[in-house]
Amino acid sequence: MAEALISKLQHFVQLLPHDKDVLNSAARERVRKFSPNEPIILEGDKPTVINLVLSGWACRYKHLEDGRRQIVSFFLPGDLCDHNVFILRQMDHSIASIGHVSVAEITPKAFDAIFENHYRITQGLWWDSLVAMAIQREWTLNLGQRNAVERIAHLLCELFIRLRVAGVARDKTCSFPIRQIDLADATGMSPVHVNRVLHELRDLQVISLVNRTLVVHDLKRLMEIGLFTANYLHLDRGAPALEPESR
Amino acid sequence: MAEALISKLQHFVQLLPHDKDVLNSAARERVRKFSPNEPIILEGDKPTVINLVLSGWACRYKHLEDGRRQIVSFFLPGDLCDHNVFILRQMDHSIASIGHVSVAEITPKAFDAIFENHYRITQGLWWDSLVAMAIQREWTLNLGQRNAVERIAHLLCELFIRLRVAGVARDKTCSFPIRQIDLADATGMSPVHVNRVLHELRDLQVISLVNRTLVVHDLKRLMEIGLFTANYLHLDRGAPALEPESR
DNA sequence: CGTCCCCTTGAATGAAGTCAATACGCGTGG
DNA sequence: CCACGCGTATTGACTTCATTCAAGGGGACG
Repeated sequence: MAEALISKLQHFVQLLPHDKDVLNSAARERVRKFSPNEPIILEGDKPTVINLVLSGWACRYKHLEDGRRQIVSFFLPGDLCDHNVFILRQMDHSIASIGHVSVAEITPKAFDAIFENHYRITQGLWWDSLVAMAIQREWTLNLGQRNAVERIAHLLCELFIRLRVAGVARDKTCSFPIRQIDLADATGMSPVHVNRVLHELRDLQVISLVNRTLVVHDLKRLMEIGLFTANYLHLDRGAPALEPESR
Repeated sequence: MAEALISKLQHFVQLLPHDKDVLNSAARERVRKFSPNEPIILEGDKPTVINLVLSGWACRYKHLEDGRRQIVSFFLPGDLCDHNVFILRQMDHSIASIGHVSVAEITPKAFDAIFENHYRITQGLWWDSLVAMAIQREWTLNLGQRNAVERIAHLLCELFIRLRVAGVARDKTCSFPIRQIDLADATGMSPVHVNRVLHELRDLQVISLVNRTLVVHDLKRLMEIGLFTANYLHLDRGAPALEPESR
């Protein structure tokens, strides 16, 4: 059930079998499945549960009155919404599925129980939320300072490494369910220009992206192009996710 | 001491006199003063204390290898760094003073004591950290979708309202210690273009900005120009900060 | 009172957006 | 099994918003 979350947390804390059971059973309680492009929660709604992505991708986004849309973050397998959102009266952004997604709804009460009784998980969740904030800051940097090629390259690096951390990328390959329009909305570029930049990266033999599958042929080069450094992901324990896998 | 923080928190929770005493004495423990443009903490440092801005402004920023700089957030009076940063081995960004700033250093231990014993403050601090994340998302939207004029207008709205919430803006006027270069680094624009946009807003009689002092002549208009809605600041209880003050 | 930033303004350049037309691919239904 | 149709990807030509370069003026602070 919660393998991706467990895989991710283990980059920071060592979980015992019992901890994993706790997470798995919390994730089994209430599971919802979504088709591509369905709303999961909308701006203005009252938040009541914490969503955990079990498989597939989702995104947070905000709209401007005139229709412009910005994706402000991606939810990959193992990603959680803020575990204390329900303090707020209403959502200031929306969340929608990208491909097919399955999401576990975790109640505030279940979370409280974890915080009370499971120290290692709690530590892991704190770490996770700090990393989420660091990612949001890095996106600010990305949009503010990097040019189009750098921006796309950086985003691809980040997503690829996060997928590895979640244990859902094999070797140089990962599932990549988002369309170019989504990349455009996430990087603040026009879809046309996203297309051109992707071709540029393909021509350089750094990546290939066909059939909803991303292959990173040369991660080192991609990181250079995107001026990517992984420090903000805080993968401190030896950071296995950063080295090209041995097999 | 901690008036600004108290003023801010009271927009979400009702604090009792005792709560205020607790915050004031925590803020009195260790106070550091900085001159303009001094580093408060640098990327790579090990975080050990939580900084609370008592007066003046500071900013978080990140550098790219080639020197480009992005300000990812501003710290106004009453703003706190993440109260659990010290989980992380090292900072992924730097913080520096803008004008003259005084900062209280609060120890993790002092924070733990507050979380243990002071429910209302704890609620307020949770709310504050959720708002900080919402602001970071809004900046992502700002950089990704808004054009130059909208971007500057939006940022000015946000800062002005946050200053009111902190109780340090009077009527239409506030101290505004940042230079145009900082605005440029925060909005991802060139300093030259920031200058032009500011003039545009001055010519429209919406703001004036002289002598490190910002006057917002027409907040409503500025909000329209910046496509600004304050929902992400989650000022739910009547939101006095949003109405032009009666006096 | 002098010096150093910072602000200001104009002109030339450039990166990315817009517009528009065509091609592809996938799922549906005949 | 193949034809149709919609949404997505692709490509080229033109436009625009913002950057860069450059030079001059002003204000704050020691």
